[in-house]
Amino acid sequence: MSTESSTPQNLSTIAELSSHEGKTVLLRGWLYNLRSSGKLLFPTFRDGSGTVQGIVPKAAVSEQVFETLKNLTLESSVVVTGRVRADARAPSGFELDVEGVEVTQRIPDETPYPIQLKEAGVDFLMEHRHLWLRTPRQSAILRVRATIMRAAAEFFDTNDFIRTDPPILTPNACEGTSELFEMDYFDDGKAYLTQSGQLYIEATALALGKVYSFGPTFRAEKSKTRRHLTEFWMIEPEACYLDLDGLMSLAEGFLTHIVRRVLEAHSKDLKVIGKDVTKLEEIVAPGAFPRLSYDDAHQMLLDAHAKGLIENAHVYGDDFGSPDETYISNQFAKPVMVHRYPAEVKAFYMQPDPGDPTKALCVDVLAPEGYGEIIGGSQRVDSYDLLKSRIEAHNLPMDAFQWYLDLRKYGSVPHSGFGMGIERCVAWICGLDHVRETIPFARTLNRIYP
RNA sequence: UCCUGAGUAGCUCAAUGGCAGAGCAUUCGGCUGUUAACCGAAGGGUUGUAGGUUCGAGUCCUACCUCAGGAGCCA
Repeated sequence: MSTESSTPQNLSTIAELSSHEGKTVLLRGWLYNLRSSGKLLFPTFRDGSGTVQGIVPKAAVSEQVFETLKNLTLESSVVVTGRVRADARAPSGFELDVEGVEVTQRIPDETPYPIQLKEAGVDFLMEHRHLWLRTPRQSAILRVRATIMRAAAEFFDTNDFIRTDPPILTPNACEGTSELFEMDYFDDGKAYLTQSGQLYIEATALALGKVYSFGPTFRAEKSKTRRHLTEFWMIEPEACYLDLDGLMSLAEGFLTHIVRRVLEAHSKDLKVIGKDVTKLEEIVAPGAFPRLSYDDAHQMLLDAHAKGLIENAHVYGDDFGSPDETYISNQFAKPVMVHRYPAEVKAFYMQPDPGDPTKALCVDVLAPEGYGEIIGGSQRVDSYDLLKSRIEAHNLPMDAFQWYLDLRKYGSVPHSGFGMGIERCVAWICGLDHVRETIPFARTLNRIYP
């Protein structure tokens, strides 16, 4: 094995090959697949940016190069030189006439690469996630994820939100609902991994005006579905003097920006992933996201039940179940914003609707195509007395919330914020069956290896 | 926590209660345009674990383990 400190002049990535047509380039990659036809080899190389097929006629190269490639094992690392040639037979439009090859590491015959190109089961792939990442589809998903994360941060950065990341180790539950991961914290008793940075960014919002946080969050819920991870990334904006309508407009602009950025940069990746791009183009097409009150959504579900389209009749006052959310979102091409849920089924910190105090000024954004809730947000209670009585009513430890109450004691203002789970957003935009493919190493109920 | 389903070769899966099989992968051989190439050959098994029924269990019964999908809860 050798390393090169200087960058060779003709170094290229596979993604950039089209700009080097007719020239000899140097690729650093891995052997992705190898086919042969007697004295003609077809090695396919990958380098993280894409794949390209090499052509190796026995008569055109040295015997050493031909024999090396003929006996090379899959996923061995190689440095290849070759001439870029346009060819209509190639899926990408280009092929590489191989001239030379240097094997960085040859995988021994006795220990072949465990993942084959053919189908494999979920259990096997997740056990080999560290290698599964090398497949074109998984690489494409991670590239789209990176763009979504960049676009999400960029949206708030360019709209004058200050990034203020909250602590990951917290002394108590923020909402008192979800199960938390617990750990010992020296002699101070227990600490918990954060399930949301919301309460903390309310504090930084009152310091800086408009803020956001972006980081990992943890939920020890025993949820075992295609939408749940125990560790996931959340981006949360919080802004002073922002009301519920303003919050919904913010969420709409935010999602539109993300989808636009993905469409700009990833048509090739989306094709590899198998996502129907026209569905995304509808998101950025002119027209507002539909806004649906809880009451209207309830009526929609009753109508659907009457027509036999959903199994269970929705009970007024209850939260929506997963099948309910799927039905609602399927009625629209764009994400739908359901607002003003009954206060009783929502968190203690949500501001009551002045027009109907039994309702909370909150919004859930449901992604299209049945991907469910990707954003949850609300206007926050800004009255000290009301917040205190809510904490009492929810049987939450008053001591732990003293600092949070201080935010209402000293210069309280109306303010709102939401949180978006990055993995659900990636799953929706890429059209994936499960969020486990949206993050390099998914943490789920039954799996913490590798 | 509850409901449902699945565990057989390295991987994906077959096998009416009656000889343990195929494709891919691996190894060897063939092929100058293959696109998860193709053709020929070889090696490869404690059928998740423990018990039970039976002349006979991969198959039926019981318990347990593991994984998956869903419900609830959530982003």
